[in-house]
Amino acid sequence: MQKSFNPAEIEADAQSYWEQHQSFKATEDTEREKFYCLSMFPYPSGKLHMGHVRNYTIGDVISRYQRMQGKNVLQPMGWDAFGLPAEGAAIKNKMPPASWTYSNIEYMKGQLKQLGFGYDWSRELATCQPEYYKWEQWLFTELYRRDLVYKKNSMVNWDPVDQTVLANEQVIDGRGWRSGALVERREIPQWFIKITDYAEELLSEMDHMDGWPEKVRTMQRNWIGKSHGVRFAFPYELDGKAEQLWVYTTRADTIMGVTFCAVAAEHPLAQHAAKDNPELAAFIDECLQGGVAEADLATMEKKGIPTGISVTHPLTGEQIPVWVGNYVLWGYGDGAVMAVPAHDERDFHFAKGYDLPIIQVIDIEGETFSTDAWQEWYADKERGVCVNSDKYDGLNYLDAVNAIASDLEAKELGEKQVQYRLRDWGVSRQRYWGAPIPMINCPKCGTVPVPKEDLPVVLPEDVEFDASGGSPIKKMPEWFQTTCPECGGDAERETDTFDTFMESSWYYARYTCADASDSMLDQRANYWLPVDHYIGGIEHAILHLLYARFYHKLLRDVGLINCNEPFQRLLTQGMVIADTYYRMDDAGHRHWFNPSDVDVTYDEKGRVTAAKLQSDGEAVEIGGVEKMSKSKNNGVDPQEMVQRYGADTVRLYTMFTSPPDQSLEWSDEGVDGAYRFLKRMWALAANMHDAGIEPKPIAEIVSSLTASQQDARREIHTALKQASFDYSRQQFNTVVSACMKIVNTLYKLGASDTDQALLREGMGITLRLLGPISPHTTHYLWKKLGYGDNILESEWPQADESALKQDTVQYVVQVNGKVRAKIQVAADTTKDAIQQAALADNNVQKFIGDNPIKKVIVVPNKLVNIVA
RNA sequence: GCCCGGGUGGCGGAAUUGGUAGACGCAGCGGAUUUAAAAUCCGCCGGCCUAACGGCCGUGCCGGUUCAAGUCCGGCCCUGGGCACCA
Repeated sequence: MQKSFNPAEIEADAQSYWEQHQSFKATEDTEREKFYCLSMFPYPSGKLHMGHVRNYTIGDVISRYQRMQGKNVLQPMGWDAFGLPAEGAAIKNKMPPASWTYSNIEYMKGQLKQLGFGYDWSRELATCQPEYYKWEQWLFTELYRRDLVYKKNSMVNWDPVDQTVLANEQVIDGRGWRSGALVERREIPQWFIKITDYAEELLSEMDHMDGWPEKVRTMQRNWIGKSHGVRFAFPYELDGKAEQLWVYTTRADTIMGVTFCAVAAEHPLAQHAAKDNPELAAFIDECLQGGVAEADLATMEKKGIPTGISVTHPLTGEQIPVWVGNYVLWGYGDGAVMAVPAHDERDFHFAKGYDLPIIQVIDIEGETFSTDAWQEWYADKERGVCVNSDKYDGLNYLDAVNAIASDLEAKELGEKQVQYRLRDWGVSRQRYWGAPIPMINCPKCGTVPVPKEDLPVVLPEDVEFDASGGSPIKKMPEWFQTTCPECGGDAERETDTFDTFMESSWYYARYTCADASDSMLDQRANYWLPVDHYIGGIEHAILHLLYARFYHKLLRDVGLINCNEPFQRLLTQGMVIADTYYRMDDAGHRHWFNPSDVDVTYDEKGRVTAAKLQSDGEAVEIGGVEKMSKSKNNGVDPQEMVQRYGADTVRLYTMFTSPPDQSLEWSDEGVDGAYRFLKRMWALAANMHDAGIEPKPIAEIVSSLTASQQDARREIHTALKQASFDYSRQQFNTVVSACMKIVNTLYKLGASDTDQALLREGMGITLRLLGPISPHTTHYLWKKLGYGDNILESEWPQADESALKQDTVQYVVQVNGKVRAKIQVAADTTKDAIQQAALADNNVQKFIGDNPIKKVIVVPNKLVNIVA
């Protein structure tokens, strides 16, 4: 057998073996326990990045592990092929988004194959294929019939120069990325799906979703944001007509402290007041500048202006001035709020800024209220009681809310209401590269959904982009002019396309029956679903995962599937990060250098002393560790790594360096270390092979092991036990370290028959433990060393409990919680005898001194703590 | 601004979930092999004090609970992710 480890050769061999034997083709088999393992599919951006490699390695490790546990595993792969970057590339490269996308897919598919991922490629799909998006178009029309879809006005970022809608990502510091013009908020009609109808189920179901990380569940709960409050009205008169200003509050107990109301710039009341108030009109215009992203809105300086209109407090009858505030969001609730500056931090600062009255209506015993500065306790609803509130004085939060709500209800000016922060899902995009929304606007019949037999509405792929970035189909009458399915008259198609989350919300289900041509899903979906294990980036914790859960319930309610949730278990992987290096130019701009072009030197303690650019030998600045990105030029190309070290090393490194849910710091030296381990294992195997010894089975020699051989075997089985446990909890870094420990132990064995038998046992264990992680090398060695034909079909190793037993046990002896001695006692020693032995130790006695012994704690097989 | 994470040696991380802090690896140092280098193998490797035995300190900071805290509780600091049109 070859002495040197040659990954390129054995990896190609293993891959063609899997291909020939169709090792990963999954077939429905009700006799076997199924396991559906899914990694989030990639956007075909051009080539794989390390984040993909990490994600897909985790998924492949889980798939192969489950398969070796005997499960019927499905692991598919596909392409999230619609999206904004393809349009940018189209303008830049003067090629249609479709051809750019398809060529990226082809290249990236080759990369995935080189990495040895065990996918069932027969189920591959790309979301830009009409056979795929046809079904979500159909579902949308179905939802329209079920009254789960509606159209309403909604805000977008408008670039006044390019005359186009911008994504939040395309708004940089309030300006359009291409034109540099100040962005405006503009309302346009858009399609929505009623996810809020499912808010309660989406929320309550999460209580049972034990397979999801608690942090993701918490994030989703907060996103849905269920709150109990009171919706009520301030009556007022406008032009002699009785009107009502409606607001929602979770703090009805503070209603007696309202000193003003604030409405959003878009609110009808504000619009009305601005008619003969140029200052207000100017302010409203100002409010409409800037993007729609919530982070921008929430960090803006809080500004306002009075409308000159007053409303009547529904309980006190007082006149309350109404302001327009830039911090009040139109589209949340009623776009208006009651302001209680004494007990709401935002209102407090606003009132201080504009010299509005602040009236304390909540008090906590022992605290002193003052209007000088905001104090956290002002908002404490748990401990506070009402003051300055007439008949409500002395009531606690709950009693006050109940009393106030029923008083408002009696006046027919309000009632208790449950509200959600969650908003309906806006699915319209004014872009080209997406699935057309299957709706037709007929001047006679209004909105008419495209009938099933006319689906799909195919997006034309051969198009040209102009520099403004506007959608080509909006300028293609030959495409959008059509006839009305109902009256047959002239009509126009909807030219907006779907949000790409529409495609990524159901692909997991389509994989189960990717070739179904008569329906969206067929019975196979009920065999494979739910996905047993879903793996993807933490950045998808809310939006994608919530939309997919919602979609799943829609699919269930139209009768296509019969389970409630799509993803049984979820693993959110951390980011891949790397060092950054830069030089500052005279203008103060940073120029970033790729880590592979920089040499780093260390002092004798191993600390970094300097970094120099290889090309000129001059120093560069060290910029810290950041997420791999183009802008910081700190990306490492997986392709290059696979060529240099082989896929197994790259996979091993990514699994070993961090636990899957934490960020992974790239280090070239660390990759060397992973490579070194595989070479070390290879060398050991080559020696075993060439020695040609056929040792006796371990069972025959286990009774004749020497003490040191017993120690070696215990180390091997302890590591095996730990690794099996770590597989079950998906901590793969310690699985790898267990393999390293075993190999280190095996290196210390000699040439005797018994040592060789141990070696054979240990190598067999290591190969199977490492099999899911570095599949090519282990596939080769398993066969070459004669363990079997196909490691994927082998039996998972079990730790031998008898090997773990020890004759003597080490106890740590503490005096007052500090370690003072270590004693060795026979395994069957009684508690009393252990205590005696601990007290007999000289150093222990020294620290007890003359103090009386108050207490002795003995933790079996661990420690003795003497309290003196 | 709001929501959710994370801070352990020079570095990545481990500590079987309250019981010996630093497994495994990287970097570094020393040795073997070599004419030499690479590769490989072996050893050392938190800080301070000590000739040694050993001692003191140490898991972002301050405080608490406990026989015992990296782990639990309260407060603070730093740092990463998400915020609905990036995917």
